[in-house]
Amino acid sequence: MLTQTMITESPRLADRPAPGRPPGEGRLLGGPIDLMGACMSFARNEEIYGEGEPAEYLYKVVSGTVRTSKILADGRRQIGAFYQAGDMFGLEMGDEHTFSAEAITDAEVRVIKRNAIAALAQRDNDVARELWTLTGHELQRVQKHVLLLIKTAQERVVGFLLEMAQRAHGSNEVDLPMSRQDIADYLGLTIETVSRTLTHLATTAAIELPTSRHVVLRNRAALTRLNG
Amino acid sequence: MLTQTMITESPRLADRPAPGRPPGEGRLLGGPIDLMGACMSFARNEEIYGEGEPAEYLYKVVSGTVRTSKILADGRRQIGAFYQAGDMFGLEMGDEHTFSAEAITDAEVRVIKRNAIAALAQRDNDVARELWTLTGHELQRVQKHVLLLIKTAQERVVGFLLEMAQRAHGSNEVDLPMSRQDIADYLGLTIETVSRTLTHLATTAAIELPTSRHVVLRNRAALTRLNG
DNA sequence: CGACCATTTGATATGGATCAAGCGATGTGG
DNA sequence: CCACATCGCTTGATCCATATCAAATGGTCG
Repeated sequence: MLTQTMITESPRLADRPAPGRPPGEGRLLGGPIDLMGACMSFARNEEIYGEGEPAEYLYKVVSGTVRTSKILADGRRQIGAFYQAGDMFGLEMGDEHTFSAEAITDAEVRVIKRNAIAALAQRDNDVARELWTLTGHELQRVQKHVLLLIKTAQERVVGFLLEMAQRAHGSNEVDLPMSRQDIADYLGLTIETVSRTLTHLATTAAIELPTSRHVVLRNRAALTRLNG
Repeated sequence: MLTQTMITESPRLADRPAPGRPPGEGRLLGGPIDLMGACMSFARNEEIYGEGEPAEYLYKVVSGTVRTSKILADGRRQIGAFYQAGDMFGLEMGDEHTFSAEAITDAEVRVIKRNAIAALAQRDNDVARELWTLTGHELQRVQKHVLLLIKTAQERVVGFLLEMAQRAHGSNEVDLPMSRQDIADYLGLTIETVSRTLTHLATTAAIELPTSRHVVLRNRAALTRLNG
């Protein structure tokens, strides 16, 4: 129960050239919060914020994929979630980030000052409601994550694939922007187990693996069954 | 990865004599929501609401302990949380309960109509904020739960004990109102593993087990270390 | 082409599940 | 009030899923 990722890199940031004005604006319908903030770019593997840093901003993915993660005392890493275009992340109840966030691919992220939102929510019920809804969705997501973590390795991997497919508007063609290590740390498994399980699913024709980062779901019925 | 609790009993309820007026009122300081609702009593093992039922109420534990749980397709049970005096539960984003709730011990629960709160929150920012805060705390709780579930059996059990101790205002004397099966289903372990781990902790003098439902934390330092 | 990194594959070890008793409390009926 | 059934918990023996250790393969970038 050790090893997993022992951290590789993570370019320091936070102090960076001031963010410019919103380029890719208005993506994904949403409330007033969608109209706020500036857009920033992050390179693959760049840290967006670190665990324990003051949570000054709220973030929305414009393009690319972001992961949140936490390094445990003994070096194990747990991934909290993967965020893709349209997803918001970084909202905290306290004033510190309890996870860190890194760009998995090159990514554009809209960055919104927390106290700006707080001020707005004070006066505007819709904004307040939007924040609550966001928190509620996160809660549901994490609850599903708990249900994944009590299952067998195969069920976890299948659950993950179905989750990714669902996000890709239900398509059977799923792109995996994250590494096997990321998947493993999300599912509480080792990289080897993830790899073997995928290979096995391919062998049994439930999925196809044209490349290691691209999955085709071939037999939904079988996958749904394997999902437990 | 099967067995675990196959459900035992669960007296139907919902349709019950109309709840009376609040007897034990005003426990635990809180916002406006604390002043609302009627008090109901539930017997040990009685169901408070079922998975999939319309979420018409919000609940607050006055006395006793409540668990929320979910039965998976194959019969496995996952416990979402244990709630004790002062804790609120049953708040849902959708309009159905995603878990069921049962009284672990005889319990008194304050029951507040959801649409009453919703109406209030519409006008009163403090109420709205209180709902958001509640959701946020649940989120933090579930996130901690995820971190528990990726650990070893011993770490999970120790983490659970420390969590229970913390709730008992940090005392070293911890009462466990729930069965070994409940603990196992909360931690994603079997009853045997929970039992063995507790025995082992007692053997190594980290804890004492005067009775199976009462634990004394003897060596916090050791426990904290074992917590990972 | 060669170095590096991600992924796969293979061999072995092990933590926790499973199967199976045993034991101590609690409660019930005789 | 005691005998017995029941229930929750513990303990023991064995098995198996997944981790661990190790190496080969393949893809990418200089």
